[in-house]
Amino acid sequence: MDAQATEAGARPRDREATRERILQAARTLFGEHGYETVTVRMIAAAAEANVALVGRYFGSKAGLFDAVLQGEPTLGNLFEGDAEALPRRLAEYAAERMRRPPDSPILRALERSAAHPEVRAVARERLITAVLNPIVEHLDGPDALVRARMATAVFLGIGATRRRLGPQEPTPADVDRLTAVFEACLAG
Amino acid sequence: MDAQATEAGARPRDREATRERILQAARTLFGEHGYETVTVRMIAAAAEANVALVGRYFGSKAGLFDAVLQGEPTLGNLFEGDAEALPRRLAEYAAERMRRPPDSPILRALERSAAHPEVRAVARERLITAVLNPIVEHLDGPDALVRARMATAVFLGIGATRRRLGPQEPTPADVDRLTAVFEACLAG
DNA sequence: CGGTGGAGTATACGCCCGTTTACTAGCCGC
DNA sequence: GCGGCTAGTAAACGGGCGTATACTCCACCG
Repeated sequence: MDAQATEAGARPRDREATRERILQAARTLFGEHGYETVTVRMIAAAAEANVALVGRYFGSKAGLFDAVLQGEPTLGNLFEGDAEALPRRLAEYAAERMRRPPDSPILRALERSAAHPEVRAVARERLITAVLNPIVEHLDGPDALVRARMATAVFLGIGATRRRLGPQEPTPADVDRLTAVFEACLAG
Repeated sequence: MDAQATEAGARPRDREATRERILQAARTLFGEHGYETVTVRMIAAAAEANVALVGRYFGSKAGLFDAVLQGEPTLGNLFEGDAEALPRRLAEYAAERMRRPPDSPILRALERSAAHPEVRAVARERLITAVLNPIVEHLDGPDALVRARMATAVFLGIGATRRRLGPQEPTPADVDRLTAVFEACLAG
């Protein structure tokens, strides 16, 4: 039932490696299924580690979730470059999100969020600092926040739709449409 | 803590009324907090009814959720009228969704969805029949489904953003922007 | 080679979930 | 007035959860 012990022996007792396996398993599972649905026993099983180690290394389930979120803080270089081409960069990124879930556990967590209040607070904070604020900084005008919020909504909606209706291969025309969408969102 | 028993006596034994109280409480709570977070004990308490009655009248928690979804099947007259003005009607509806949660528990459930697979299936079905398909029917062109899907994504995203960042009073300029967004989504 | 510290384990605890069962009590026809 | 149907109740059941504790066993050091 375990695929790791096939190497004709037990795994070496490596605290850091075990911790990393747990973290990685949590990253995947939390991102795919959300906070509440995933149990620490699932994570431990996926990481081929003991349940108690989750508590030992991360304090609690929420602590583990937090550690996952800490893992990959930025959205990449999406916001580098000139503001002119920002809508198209956003559109290309969003098109990629239509096609498949993001690698980043943060974005997945943000897309899915969770009903647990504590986790919601964390996800909210991340959404603001990692998505909304970077967009705002590229905008002028008094209602920059509202416009950035609308663009953020499109991001969230793309993820929500993919999760509910399955992935969708975007065509070049879709990227054009999405570019127009983001331009409409961000237009002063 | 109860406002009904103040009338110096017990409530009359009215099966239909009790059933309706439970249904109404479930409507509110499911819509506000999602499927998993809400417990049948919460619902029973809100309905001032016994927990066992939930099981008796609706079979199970999932059955109750299903009954809630059955309650309000349509999205209203959003899709009536000429296709020309559809983007603006969608925009006005979406603007309303920025401002406050929908009255319809269905849309709230669709916005929030749930991690439980059975509920997800129901929500997915509803999203398709109540939102996606009506939009598709108003579109021409080979990739009508993709375009409708994008508009659906905007809807979901608006709700997700409001839930995470709080309500936002839309300005007339926002409605214009949203109209442009939906036009961009639906453009052939 | 004996012992010691820490990685990993097995298991139990307390809690709350959805659900079920055995019961109580009010309304109806007779 | 009084059974009998039934709305409503109380309490428990089994299970899964997150967490805590006591333990085993291996590697390394003297």
